[in-house]
Amino acid sequence: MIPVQVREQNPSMSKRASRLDDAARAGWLYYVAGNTQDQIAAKLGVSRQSAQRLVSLARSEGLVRVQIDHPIANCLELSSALRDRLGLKYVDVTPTDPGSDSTITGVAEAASAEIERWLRREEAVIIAMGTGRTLKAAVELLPRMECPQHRIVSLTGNIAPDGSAAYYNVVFTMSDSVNVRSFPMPLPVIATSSGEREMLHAQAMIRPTLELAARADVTFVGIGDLTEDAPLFVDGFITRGELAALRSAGAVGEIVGWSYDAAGLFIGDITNERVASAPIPSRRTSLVIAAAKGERKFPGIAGAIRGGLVNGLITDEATAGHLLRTL
Amino acid sequence: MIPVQVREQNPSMSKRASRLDDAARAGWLYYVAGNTQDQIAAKLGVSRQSAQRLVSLARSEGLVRVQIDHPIANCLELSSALRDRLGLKYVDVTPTDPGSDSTITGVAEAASAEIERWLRREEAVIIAMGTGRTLKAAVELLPRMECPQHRIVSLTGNIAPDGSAAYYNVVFTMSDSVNVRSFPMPLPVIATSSGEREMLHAQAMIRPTLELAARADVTFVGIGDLTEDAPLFVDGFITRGELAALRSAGAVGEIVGWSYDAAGLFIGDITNERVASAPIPSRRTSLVIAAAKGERKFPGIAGAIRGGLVNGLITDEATAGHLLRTL
DNA sequence: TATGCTCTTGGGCATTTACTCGAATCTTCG
DNA sequence: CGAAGATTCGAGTAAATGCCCAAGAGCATA
Repeated sequence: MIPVQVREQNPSMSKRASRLDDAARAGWLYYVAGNTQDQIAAKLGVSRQSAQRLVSLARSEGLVRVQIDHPIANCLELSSALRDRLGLKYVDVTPTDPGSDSTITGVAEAASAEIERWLRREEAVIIAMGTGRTLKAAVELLPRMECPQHRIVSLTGNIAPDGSAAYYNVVFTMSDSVNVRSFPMPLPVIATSSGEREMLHAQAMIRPTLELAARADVTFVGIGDLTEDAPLFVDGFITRGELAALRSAGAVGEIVGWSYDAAGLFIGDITNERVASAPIPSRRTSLVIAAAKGERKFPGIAGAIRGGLVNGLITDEATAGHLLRTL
Repeated sequence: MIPVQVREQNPSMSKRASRLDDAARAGWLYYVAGNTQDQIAAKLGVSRQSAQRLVSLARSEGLVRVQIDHPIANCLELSSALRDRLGLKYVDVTPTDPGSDSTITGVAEAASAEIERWLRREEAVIIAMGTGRTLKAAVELLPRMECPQHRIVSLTGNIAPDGSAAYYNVVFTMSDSVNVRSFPMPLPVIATSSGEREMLHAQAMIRPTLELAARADVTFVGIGDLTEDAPLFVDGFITRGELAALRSAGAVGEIVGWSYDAAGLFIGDITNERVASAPIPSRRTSLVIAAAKGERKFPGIAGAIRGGLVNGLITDEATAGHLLRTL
């Protein structure tokens, strides 16, 4: 037996990093080499419980990446049906986890994988990012990577109504793990008036970012529902009254703040005039991929597709089946 | 709770495929969605034991791909030291699993990942493949993928001494999962005489393959030891007497059949004259990556590096440490 | 149709893993 | 230097997983 490797504490190495290091090692021994946690404990010279904690930490920190390498037949059928029937350019359908009510599991992983594929490209591309919980989760799943050749541009402002950083703006999250040139939008998400919106957009620092967004090669957006718990309302971007007004005007969903009805037409005169986001990049020149699933979002997803607001979709089996039945 | 999805048996779907399908689904629910096997059993409508079998099948069939997304510090240090001190162009060091005597765990995964990276390239490349247990395992870990733009060429013949297909020739294994143009070598691995070797290589069908090999962009080879249990001998390519003669002539390792000594110089006059393999592609024009680890192979790996037979290396921590101490 | 063979199924049980809780240790700040 | 607070540790235990075995189903052949 090879002697246990002594892992000296390099003083320059922060404790946290060294712990993650051990976690990575434990995770490797567990998931790749197939050791039991007892064996890992012996090899790393810690207690079994500590080994368990390291393995668990490796998972929760996202050090362990698992993907299933098999075209699950039903998902494939659904995605090609969606592609053909609805004229979408890109569709990915992940298995549904029946009984789990998570609105992101699966879709986040698939979106992350697709973002990663774009980032891995050697030729420079412009990637525009929307906002929302799903995208946030997807971006957090990205591995550490170097891709200085690309540019990431945010479609939405990053200032919440209370002046803090908008939590679900994903460009900064992305910078945590991916080294890429990023172009956030130092704006509020929703301006106080359409006049203010115009003024903000006219700023010298904002113009180039807006122009960059318009030239995006690929765009990832989430779709927000406009039910009672609409994220726009929950996060404080619109008032309860505005939500009610939008709903009675027929709004069924929103993309980067823009609300639209079941036909995918934008709702006038309530909040859309004040949304400070960049326009959704042209579906003729950009692949605009929506990542969304779940019953609450059915109308929003369907509307976005009907109106041609997006030309790509990442969703789950159940949602895909619903879309095929209703569209 | 969403009702359990009924998975009807499409008659056109083979039983085996449908089973793998379920395995993939179970694997997804387990590893990605984080279900317990009990929950999976309920959701798929099978017993818990069956669910366990499906999950286990998903792993053993290689449907589940796990990778650790963390630069383990020690491995990184070792690999950059190897790169700098030994002038190698590509080095990857994986964690050692102390106590496990597997000669491939870790290295196979890393080699597989690097092969995959080359296959994912959009521009067409020529990949030359050597032979051996490590490479075989690496190729078996490759996911299903489509890359008709590339060409894979075997450096070694695919006919064993008894006339059967040489088991550790990897080009056919690769075709199982990767759709790529492949160029095997319909030759014995070792000819009966140097004259026969010349005759075989002069064949019209062989020449283009040899020329293709010489133009490889990247080459993956294993390194065989020449201990008592040398793979060349165990697999019946050379006799016990020849092995003994090679050893007394100072041979410490072999690459695609060519034996060399501790300085990396080929051994003359014993078996090398009859090896029907293509030459190792030029290290000036091709990245020649050896995938090997383990105490038995220490001399062979060191010799190959000393002699410049390879300019890339995939190995483990323990071997990397040894190389740094002895070279 | 009967027979023998193989493959699959589910129960039981040993092993392995996850979680809880009190004790110990380390940090931080006065 | 010392105490409060936070974190980590290990023991114990509940839960989950992996494996073996006998029984049953499916299948080919006589």
